[in-house]
Amino acid sequence: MKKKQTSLKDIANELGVSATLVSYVINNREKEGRVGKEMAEKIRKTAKRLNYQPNHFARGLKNQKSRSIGLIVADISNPFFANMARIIEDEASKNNYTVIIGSSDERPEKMERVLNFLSSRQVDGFIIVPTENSQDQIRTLLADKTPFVLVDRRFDDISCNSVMTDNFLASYKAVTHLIKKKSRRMGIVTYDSDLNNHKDRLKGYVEALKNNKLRVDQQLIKRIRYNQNDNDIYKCVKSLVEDGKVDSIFFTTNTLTLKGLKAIHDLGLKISEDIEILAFDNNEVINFYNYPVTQVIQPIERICKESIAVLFDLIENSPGKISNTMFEGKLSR
Amino acid sequence: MKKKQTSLKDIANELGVSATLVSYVINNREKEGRVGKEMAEKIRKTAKRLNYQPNHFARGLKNQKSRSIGLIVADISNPFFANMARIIEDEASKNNYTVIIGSSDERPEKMERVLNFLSSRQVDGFIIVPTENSQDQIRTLLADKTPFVLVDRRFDDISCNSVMTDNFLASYKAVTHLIKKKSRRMGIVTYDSDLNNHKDRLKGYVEALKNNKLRVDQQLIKRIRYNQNDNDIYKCVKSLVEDGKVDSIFFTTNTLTLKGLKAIHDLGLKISEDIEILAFDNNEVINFYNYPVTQVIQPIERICKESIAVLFDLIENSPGKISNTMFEGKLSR
DNA sequence: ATAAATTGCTTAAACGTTAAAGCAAAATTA
DNA sequence: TAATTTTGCTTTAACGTTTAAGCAATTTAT
Repeated sequence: MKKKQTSLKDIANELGVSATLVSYVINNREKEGRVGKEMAEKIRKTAKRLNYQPNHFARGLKNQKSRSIGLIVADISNPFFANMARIIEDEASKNNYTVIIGSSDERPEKMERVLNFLSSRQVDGFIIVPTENSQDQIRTLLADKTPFVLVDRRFDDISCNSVMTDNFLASYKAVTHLIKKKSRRMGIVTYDSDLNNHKDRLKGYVEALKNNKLRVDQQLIKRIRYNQNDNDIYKCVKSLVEDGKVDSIFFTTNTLTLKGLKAIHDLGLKISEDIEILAFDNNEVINFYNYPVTQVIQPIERICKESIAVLFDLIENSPGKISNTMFEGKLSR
Repeated sequence: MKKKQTSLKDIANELGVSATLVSYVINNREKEGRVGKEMAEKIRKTAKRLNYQPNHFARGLKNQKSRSIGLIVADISNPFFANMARIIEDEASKNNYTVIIGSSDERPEKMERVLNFLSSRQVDGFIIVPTENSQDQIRTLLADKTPFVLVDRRFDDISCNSVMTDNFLASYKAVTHLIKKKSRRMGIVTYDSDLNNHKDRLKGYVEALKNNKLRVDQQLIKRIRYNQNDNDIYKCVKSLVEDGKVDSIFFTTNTLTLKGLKAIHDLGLKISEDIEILAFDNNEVINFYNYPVTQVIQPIERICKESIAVLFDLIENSPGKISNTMFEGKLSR
């Protein structure tokens, strides 16, 4: 049998006082409780001696607050999200909050399941990387007045708190940079998705070309479905290089980059000599070979810290103000 | 204001019955509660209509069970552990358990902090990847009769539940395999650590050499400290290749492999032609280039599922039996 | 026909915490 | 000196759930 932890009452009995008094001291509210100085001291000592730990359930029940938040990402085993999780967890822990993570697998039904599961655990709020087509779930949260913040992605037609990279700007700047360098004909490989982060990256590409008086050739815009097979990407790259005669390719996500680089390698092309590569996000393979790839680095830490700050503010002060924060991405070279 | 969720009492009032009755039905214990068939039906309907969700705090307070477990890993942003987390989370969720993750950063004090933090959240038990020198923390858990399972690593001098790969056997088999293939002189790069998984991998190497009548040359055993700089590994590899004249190198962890491959690449060596590589665990770089590397693949899924099964058994039945499970690793080629 | 068992429900208490209300005794004010 | 305020505490109730105990009314057994 696991031994029972000490309760307020245990301390109270030990000192022959009421539990209320102990409660005030434990919560550092002795002023409010008008607890005598000596008594406060005694209580503190006894609490330490008996190794008192507040009972989280009793507190939660009484206060209707769990001091825990739900984090919903696409897949926690994906390094990008694992990184986010780490930062958010550390930040939460500093504020004595606990994080419970769930993976949506980019499927709205799964996201809903996870939301419900975490709600049933009485989390105080959510940080959510929303999946495509999860507008309904988000609207439900809004209707229920559940505190939450979207990260990494948002929906143009839903007004709610969000924090992310300015994908349009990052993309625009990166593409412009490459054009300035030398690229005259750039292809892009992106996801066939309604998610605004993907759309903005594409928009940035298109605008940058236009503003630099380059023709936007629909042939050079390759859209890949999620869960495509790797061969699709190989075909895209091959077609861009051979038929499209591009001198550079922009891969708009980490996964696309990884598979794209593989295709380029398999096609026997030399990066920088034969072709320039622009990549959203960093990955291990780029680092490993010091590939001369221009990367857009997202400020993950800032994003996570800001989103958690917004969420805590929502939970603790519940102001009606909606904030949509966008941070600038950085170019790696 | 977030709207209040419906309680047992709400349902009870709606039907003009007592909360007790509703409780029995909600928990599918109508037999025990001797609830009439029709009433049970009515209650179920009303519960559904009002979208009743049990209050987790009240339950926890009453039952002294949170249906949540703590998972302590070295670093959740490390893909190996992120993978584990994903599997454990899915498995836990199936059983209506919640997982709270903490990173120890391979430091015993940090591990203790995380343990305390999670304990204060009333988790029912732990799955722990223990850091080096955390024996005291583990002994405290034992003394407190806290349910827990160690994964990936254990301490030879502490008797407690554990689940991991049979590191000795996996290492022994892999090294033997390479010897059988052609390797006559194998170097090993491992961590300078007391953790039994590392020690066992080294033991496996030594035993395999001995049993194949090869000399164990201390010069060929390179021990790296945690948080070494990458240059150390480069030096080790270089020394093995140039002074040691090895024809193969065994990297005993994922990280070592990654840095080792880089060194080999930088030294201009061709894997398989100039040197054979044996690696514990898989990594993205190996996959990317289809490097002809012999890998020991750990059965992560089995390990995670077993550890969670053992933990649940401990929590729900608390049998005195201690189990130390080891699964066989697989060779990739 | 009567005692015993079963059915269908209720009441009360408890889990550990917090918050409001209350109550003497001591200190301050007029 | 008497009225008022402050100090240092206690009591009570509540959060939502579960469990033991209890109590009629009905059914079954003898």
